[in-house]
Amino acid sequence: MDRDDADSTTPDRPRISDATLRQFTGYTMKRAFNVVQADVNAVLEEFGLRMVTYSALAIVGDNPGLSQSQLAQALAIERPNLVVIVDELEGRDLVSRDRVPTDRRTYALQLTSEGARLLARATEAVRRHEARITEGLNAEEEAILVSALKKIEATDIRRS
Amino acid sequence: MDRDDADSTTPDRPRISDATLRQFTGYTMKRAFNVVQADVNAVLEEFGLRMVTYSALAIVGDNPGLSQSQLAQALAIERPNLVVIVDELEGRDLVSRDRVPTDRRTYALQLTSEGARLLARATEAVRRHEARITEGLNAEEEAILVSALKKIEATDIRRS
DNA sequence: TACAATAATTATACATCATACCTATTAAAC
DNA sequence: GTTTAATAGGTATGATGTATAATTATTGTA
Repeated sequence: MDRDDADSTTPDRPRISDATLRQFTGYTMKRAFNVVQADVNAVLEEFGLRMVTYSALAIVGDNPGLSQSQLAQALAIERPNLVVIVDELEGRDLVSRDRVPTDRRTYALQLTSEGARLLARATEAVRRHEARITEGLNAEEEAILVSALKKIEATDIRRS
Repeated sequence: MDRDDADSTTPDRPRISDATLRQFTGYTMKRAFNVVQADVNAVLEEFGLRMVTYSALAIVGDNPGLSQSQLAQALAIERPNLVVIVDELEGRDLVSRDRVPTDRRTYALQLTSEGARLLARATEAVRRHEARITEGLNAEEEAILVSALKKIEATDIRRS
């Protein structure tokens, strides 16, 4: 994946073609998303966060008091795997597990004040990352990009 | 009769909001790509292929005689991990490792006739999958989608 | 000839992700 | 009211994906 400026020192390196795959929008989506993912992970690393943990903070922030099951569904990850994520966030005092009086099985998740502060800072950094990533797009292109992606997302057959 | 759909049987299930994340195009990319990936994997499973193994076949088909290192780079995976993939494809007689007389370190990869046949059939199936996924988009939307994704891909900072 | 670099490989460690199973609590059935 | 089913959270575990270090064979270079 390194571009070839075919400088004189390098031996002949015939460009590898991905023509067959490039006919597929899905392939281009994957290539583009790989770039986004690498960049956003680098950004979040400065806050000690990964994509999942940042997303978890954002969802909890938008839905204070939600249960772990609801959070798992929103993040599209399995319940057992969510436990360790919440463990981590709780251990760092970013999220609190509060008992619910009406149903003592469930926890109500909430951001701590430190969690809210970290989320705000990280969100600002992600916004700058987004601006970098989409700097080549004008407003109309980005609007169509987003709406097209949403239409693709809506073709999902699964979903209980 | 009553307000909205809140039908009497279901307990109150307040919709979970992902408003904070939805401000990011990258998040919508991930959600859309998850749908694409699930669908294409289901399609490829019928051929005993995964996304990597299908992509490997396609790249080898487009670049007969390329080396494993070149293939690894094209697929953006590490060399050691590619070995087992080629092992698998070679074991199924879809790809051949041919020795190169001018450089006895490298293998020249090629599709076998069976590999070419399977690639052609799988590609047809993936094409049908793509049609399903993008059926809600008109030609202009899809063109802008692809060009926007390519611009995002081109913002990649890495690449030696 | 000695030394560095490359291609393929092996071994390994780690993160991710899914499944099966368990406890407690609640809701439903009888 | 007791039994039964369903749900929330959790533990343990296995499969898979992915990255790194080190090894062998070969090639290129000082």
